[in-house]
Amino acid sequence: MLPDTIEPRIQIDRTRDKSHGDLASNIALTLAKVAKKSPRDIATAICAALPEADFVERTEIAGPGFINFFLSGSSSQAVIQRILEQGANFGTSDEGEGRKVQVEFVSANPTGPLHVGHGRGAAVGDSICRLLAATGWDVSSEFYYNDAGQQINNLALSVQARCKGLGPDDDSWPDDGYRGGYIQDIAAAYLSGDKVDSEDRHVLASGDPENLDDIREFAVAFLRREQDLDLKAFGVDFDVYFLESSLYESGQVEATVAKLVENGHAYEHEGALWLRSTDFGDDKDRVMRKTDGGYTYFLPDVAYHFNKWQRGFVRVIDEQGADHHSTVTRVRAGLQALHEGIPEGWPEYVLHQMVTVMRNGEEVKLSKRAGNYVTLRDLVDEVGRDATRYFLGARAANSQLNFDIDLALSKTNDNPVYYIQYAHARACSVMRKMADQALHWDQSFALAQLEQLTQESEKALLRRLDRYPEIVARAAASAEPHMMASYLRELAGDFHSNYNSHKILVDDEAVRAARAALSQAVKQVVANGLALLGVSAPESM
RNA sequence: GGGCCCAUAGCUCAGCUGGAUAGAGCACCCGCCUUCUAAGCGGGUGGCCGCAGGUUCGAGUCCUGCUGGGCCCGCCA
Repeated sequence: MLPDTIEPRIQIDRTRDKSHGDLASNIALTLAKVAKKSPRDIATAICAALPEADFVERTEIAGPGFINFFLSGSSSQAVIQRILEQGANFGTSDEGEGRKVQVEFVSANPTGPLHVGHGRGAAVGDSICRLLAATGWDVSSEFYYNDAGQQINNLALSVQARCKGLGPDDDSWPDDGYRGGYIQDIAAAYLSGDKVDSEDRHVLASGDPENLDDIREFAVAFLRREQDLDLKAFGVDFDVYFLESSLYESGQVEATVAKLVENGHAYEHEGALWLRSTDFGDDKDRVMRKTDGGYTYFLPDVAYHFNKWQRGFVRVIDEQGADHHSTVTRVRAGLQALHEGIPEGWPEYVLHQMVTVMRNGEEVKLSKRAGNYVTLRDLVDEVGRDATRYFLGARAANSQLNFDIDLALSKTNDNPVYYIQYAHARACSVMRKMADQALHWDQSFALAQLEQLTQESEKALLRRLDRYPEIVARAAASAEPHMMASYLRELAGDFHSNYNSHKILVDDEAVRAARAALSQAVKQVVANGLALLGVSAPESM
């Protein structure tokens, strides 16, 4: 029937519509042209030649020539046993084979409180870490910041001005000073000799308004602590805090320049040192060393990423705001110019677009503490950690995000966070009720009753549960945690729907056990999925 | 002017790597609590998937060109 020279690529996919069975193959359609037969004839021949299998109940030819496979009841019910046995590990895999991956995110400089954009980066970046860990990667999370540049100097000058009683509207206020109310807080703490502990530094204020170095050190520690507190309240922490200044102290910046010059990719022009980044796909060459002898930010960026490479990360993901997208080509070009065998697409970037915060249909722009932007703390304080994490993590990163405060605060089914958490709480509630009524619960007995799950809404739930490991794998591979949020919304929908149509605690012991087992499986998967998003799974609401 | 991202129901968004009649929530209309939490469920109204070409047996999905919106284009980070 077919020329024996061809080697067809056999493709079997999940179906989108349950009337098409569980799995479907388009093989007959792809072979139709070369076989010079109609797709339906080919499909018929293939079906006739298929061996019998326990897990396939029947096959069907449909539409233009799809072969649909209907799996047997027992094979689809088996997922419950896998879930209950594997528990919190259900859905994990060893895809990463223990390889080292680094995820860098937030990386805010210590010049002010974290804003909503940092929150989005934190939600997305942290979920990526959790997804990678769940798929067998050896994950290291990292926060990179500059504690020594001109911005930090401006910060110190601003705090000093506040120490001397000046305000942002005074004539002698520093030109590029920070005007937010938090500067006043730092000044007050500094003057009263406070001690500050952050994740990566500890400083006691001298209280001397004339000592700019002391002020600088204190202000950085103070703001680092603020950021740590905000991130902690958000459920996010880091394995490594990396200082830009360390790249200078260790000579890595100098070494990087020397390497680029040695490799012939640098040239002097008008008193500055340039990298010929156009050799590596950039649209123009970039200055590395300014005429004043200082380096542009881009050079430490290259040195920093080379440092990551030397630390042995086969995969690095940088999560940043999309306003930094121009660094992507630049950093990769610099790394290529080092001739160190770094792959062209290394590191990977996940760039998130802007966040707009909405209240009563209007954009919110101001914060009392920070001045001209909405802080992460404002949001977490108002709508809570779970809702904030969910909303900031539930959208594809490369789409702009509307954060609707009214929706996040809503405690109805409008709000997907509560909707999903409620599914978990309901499942817990059923088990509590079971105990209250002194009904017998025996997991192994229940697992032997699964053939009782014959309702359409139960089968839909089984199909949904079966997909979970695949969702974890794909979300991790593409670094797109929002896929998990969508999945959980759908799973919760299937659960609530089934819950309303079929009572779990019925008199029939076998049916009751089977339904309770299904409910327990849903509870487990909801908990696992929410954990990957950094959202809690409450036992009651 | 150049680069990156986006465009799907009135609104907010999914769409599983090219498959079969395009999905969900909100909003609007109609129903469901003496029964495991109504923070829930069922039904209905509502779409030239921005526009125009192209590739393919097949395109919301891939390619090209437009249009509209966001971000970025410094010897700032």
